[in-house]
Amino acid sequence: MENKRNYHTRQQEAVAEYFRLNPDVCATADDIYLYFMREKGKIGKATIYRCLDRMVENGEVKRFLSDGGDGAMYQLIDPANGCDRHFHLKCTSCGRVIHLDCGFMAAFEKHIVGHHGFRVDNTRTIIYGLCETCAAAQ
Amino acid sequence: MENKRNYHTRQQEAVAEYFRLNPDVCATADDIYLYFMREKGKIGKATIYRCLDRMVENGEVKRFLSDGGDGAMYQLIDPANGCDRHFHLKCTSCGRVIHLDCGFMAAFEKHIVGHHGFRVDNTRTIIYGLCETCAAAQ
DNA sequence: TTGATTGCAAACAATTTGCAATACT
DNA sequence: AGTATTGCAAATTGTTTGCAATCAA
Repeated sequence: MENKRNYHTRQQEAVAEYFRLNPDVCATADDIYLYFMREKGKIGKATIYRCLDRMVENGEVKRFLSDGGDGAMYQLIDPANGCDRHFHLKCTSCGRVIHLDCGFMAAFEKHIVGHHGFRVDNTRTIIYGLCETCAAAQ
Repeated sequence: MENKRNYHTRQQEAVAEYFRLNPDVCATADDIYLYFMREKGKIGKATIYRCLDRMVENGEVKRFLSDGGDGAMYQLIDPANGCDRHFHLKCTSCGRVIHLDCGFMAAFEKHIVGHHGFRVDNTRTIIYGLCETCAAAQ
């Protein structure tokens, strides 16, 4: 079924590169646009959006919406790093993302599915709060 | 300080009423707009947004961004119901929200702050996944 | 009367879309 | 050659803002 060939382009490669270089960062389409303009030359914004759509569809990148309302954020789903399995904590103050790979989480998910019949999707879920540093700074 | 009087209007009352009638629903500004038009007559959209802003500011309502990108969602923070304390699970298929008031969650938060130094903010956090019904239907 | 709130229309910002030009294989 | 991808500009969509009219106190 669905057999659409996949052409390899300069633009796509650059977007992939951006994520490779910034595996922990939540980037906006604009961040990537600016990266391209700075390092690689000109690009159309629509192209960025289309690349990102493709990557989200392929499960390479996760798309979510920031609290701020400044638009969507994209982040690499690094399977080598277990990003498809673990939770992400995001600090609402400094924006840092913590990858939560921890046995307790498995218990957490098991509890939720067992007691509440709810199957957590951790590729979509982001837990907001304050990281240690920012909490201390307050 | 800050002593801005608060006038009571037909429009504000209707928005509050909407939330009172739908304490569990995540509504868009447009949902509320349509509710008003249907039940109460005409209203400007800007007014809806301004009412909602006010309520968010007062901590009566929570604002968050849906996955779909269809815009912001608003939901009553019902203190009588502990919505300021417990987690919310949202089904990505049917949109239903489950209020998770459960001892395990306290343990969860304690674990995260203890082992990962992260202070969870459950007024902002929404856990996505599939509810029992939708999971069964697949 | 005083100041907050409304409604409209215009302004905005992020994203999407149509389509002809271009690049990949 | 044949088709996916790009770039531009125009169109959409959700939200915000300026301002005069209106309404609550």
